[in-house]
Amino acid sequence: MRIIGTRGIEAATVRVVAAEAGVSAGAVQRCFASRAELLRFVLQHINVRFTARVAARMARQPDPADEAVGLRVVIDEMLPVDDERRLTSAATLALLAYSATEPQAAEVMRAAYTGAHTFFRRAFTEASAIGLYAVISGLQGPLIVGAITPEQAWSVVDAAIASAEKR
Amino acid sequence: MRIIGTRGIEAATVRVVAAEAGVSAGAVQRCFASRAELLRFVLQHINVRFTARVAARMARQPDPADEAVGLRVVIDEMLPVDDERRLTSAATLALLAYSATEPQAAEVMRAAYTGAHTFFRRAFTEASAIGLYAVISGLQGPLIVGAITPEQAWSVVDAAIASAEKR
DNA sequence: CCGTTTCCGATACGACTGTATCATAAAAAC
DNA sequence: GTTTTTATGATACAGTCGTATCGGAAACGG
Repeated sequence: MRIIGTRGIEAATVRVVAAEAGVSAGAVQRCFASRAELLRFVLQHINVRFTARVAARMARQPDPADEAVGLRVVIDEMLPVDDERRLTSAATLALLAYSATEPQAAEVMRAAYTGAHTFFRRAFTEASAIGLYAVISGLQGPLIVGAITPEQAWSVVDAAIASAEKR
Repeated sequence: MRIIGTRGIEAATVRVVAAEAGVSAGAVQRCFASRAELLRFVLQHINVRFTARVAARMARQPDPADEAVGLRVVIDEMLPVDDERRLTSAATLALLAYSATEPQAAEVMRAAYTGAHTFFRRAFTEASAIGLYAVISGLQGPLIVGAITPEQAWSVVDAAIASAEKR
């Protein structure tokens, strides 16, 4: 994930990953039968890592059941505003592009999308849930390349939340 | 663009591109000093091709000055609902991810974003323009991997347009 | 304590990468 | 018609790719 986020998916070779992990290439080969499997694992790992981060942050909130703050935690965790989140955003973008041409990875990605949609549907209608998630995803690109500022992104998000149809 | 959209950016090597173009690898080398330059050109080419397609379609409209239909033409051209647009969407996604780790490509991408934002700002406020474009961009991912249907995407877009702040 | 299984690092292999070089074919200039 | 560019295809090179193979270290079960 670190390699993909900082140097791109093309740099995520078996040898480079092994070196980053401080093991030999053979060890990586035993864990993953192929590079494609490794990349799929990274994709899945980013998802579980993301939900874990969200859950941890929500547990620290005064009222963990409050859906309004939960929503903001999820969004805040998705916007690439610091190095940590910028890295995972870049990696997610790379793996989404990868999924566009790799059916097996697309399957994992599709599951992640539907999972996110159902989460947002706890508080919003279907169209609003998909729309809200689309806004946040769609802000990652311009944020990463510096076309908009985090302040602009948050004002967009605020407007999107305000006009979303609650259920 | 065809190669990136169908087989991924990793398959876009000098030799493969040359073969697809029906020329030798040397010819590609003379046109582009490096592979990075070639990829940047593709990124820029997708942008000019996109605006040309939009302009052509708007010229065919009964009232080319109507901003409402213009908006829908732009959006329709961005959503990957057929093979042609799915290809450019996949290529755009790949090049966006590429831009996340390549500063020179990020510059091109940033210019494309600000161009799109100023276009949308002809009819909407800044926050709504950025938000609307984010929604459309953010729908490309779930559409490509099949997490949502084109009908769902359009209903989301309709809601986003309806709640966008016109200027 | 030894046999067995699991794991790891190293090496090997063929294929492919980006890029440099160079002879020749086509075109342009004069 | 000849000379000077320009464009092109072919080849060469060093490096990296993914993957397969294999000897020995570590962990484990008895």
